[in-house]
Amino acid sequence: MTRLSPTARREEIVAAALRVATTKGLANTTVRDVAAEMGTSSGLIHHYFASMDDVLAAAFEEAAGTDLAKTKVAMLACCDASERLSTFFASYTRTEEYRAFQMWLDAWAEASRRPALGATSRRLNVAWQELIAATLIEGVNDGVFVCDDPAATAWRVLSLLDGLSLQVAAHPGVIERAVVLDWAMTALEGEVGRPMRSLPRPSTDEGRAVAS
Amino acid sequence: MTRLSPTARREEIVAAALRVATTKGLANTTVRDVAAEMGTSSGLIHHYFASMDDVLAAAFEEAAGTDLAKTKVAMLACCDASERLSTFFASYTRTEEYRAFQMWLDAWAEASRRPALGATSRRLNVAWQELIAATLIEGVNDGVFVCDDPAATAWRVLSLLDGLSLQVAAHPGVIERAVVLDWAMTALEGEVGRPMRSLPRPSTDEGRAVAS
DNA sequence: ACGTCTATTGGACATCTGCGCAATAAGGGA
DNA sequence: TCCCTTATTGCGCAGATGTCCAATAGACGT
Repeated sequence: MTRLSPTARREEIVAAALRVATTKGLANTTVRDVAAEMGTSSGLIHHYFASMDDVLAAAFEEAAGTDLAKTKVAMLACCDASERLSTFFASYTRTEEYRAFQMWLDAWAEASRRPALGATSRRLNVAWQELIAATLIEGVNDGVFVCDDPAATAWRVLSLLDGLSLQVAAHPGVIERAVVLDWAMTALEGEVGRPMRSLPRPSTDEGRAVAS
Repeated sequence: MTRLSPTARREEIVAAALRVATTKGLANTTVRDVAAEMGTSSGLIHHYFASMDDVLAAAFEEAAGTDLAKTKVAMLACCDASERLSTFFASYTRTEEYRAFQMWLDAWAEASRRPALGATSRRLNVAWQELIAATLIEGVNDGVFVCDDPAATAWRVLSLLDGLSLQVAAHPGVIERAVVLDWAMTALEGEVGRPMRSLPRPSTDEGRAVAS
């Protein structure tokens, strides 16, 4: 293979690992899979990463971190906290997200067995919660939300979304994908003292726009 | 090893697999682990189970099914729907549950890779949801709850509990174990039209009583 | 043109995995 | 007591896995 600069090669390894993990799941991604995906030798991966744990952690960081950044950008385009949260829900319940959600399932399950992946999973999960909490506080300051404990509400909202998405990803057909967004927003309305169905329900297409 | 009857040996295999899975996690439990735990040969396991997938599914069924049965018994001892739900929450957030929760994480992650385990996980998850839904309907009929869609509320309550418990199990310290019960009950109060903190908060000891 | 640095190779190594199978032995019925 | 069923053994097989390492080759400065 053509000799690349360390930074370029590192990025390529992470990208390849992510591509494999998206298909086979994080837990099933092996050194040889990643090497084959790049068309290089397997020894090369260990020249850049001390262990497979580190590779998976970097790949997961790339996936979940990029999603988080995209969601933040989409939320910034909104004019108030209500719309921002609607946009958040929309991007979280996108069709492609459910395909990528297997990665979160693997990360949570492997967290106790792979230290680096566990640390990354923890950090990103907290980052998602903080994004919700910040938006809730903003809404309270603007007078559109009523919320005693934004941090707690943020954890509840995120955990509800995770719990529902988990069913969609792990047990297809048990919960219809389409209702997750509606159910989660209904719960949020109860949390922030808004009447039922008062928050704008984004269409699926709005969600797709975030993905590109 | 002493020759056992097929049913007795089958049960022993499941029990041994469960013991190993509790320690190492479902995803990390191997044929040889189970054989070593019983003090027998590995070939014996395949004499009773066609594949490791079936062993893990049976072990998981034993674990989650027993928990479900115990919880049902504890709920039956209560005199109304409010107390029943409080008892449900208490048994779900017991200290030992968090140790056993790794098994659910593994089951969800492995569901797409191991058909038998996936089917079992799905069936038990639905059973837990139905237990909540039935109690909600009972509460509505008794006039203590207001709930438009008990099935949807049940999925929300269960998913919230799963999402929060997941954080406790996968990312220790991110959420304090003690607040999960309180947060989940607060959310439930919003769902069923009860004023905040009106549902009885069970003590941790009540939860422990369910375990024995 | 030469030498040095290091990206890259390709395979060795030890270990683990699920599964299958021929041989063994235990136990119950006749 | 003998025999037949079958529970149990113990190892083999084929493949996978993470990690390591000596050898190779490509790029860059002098």
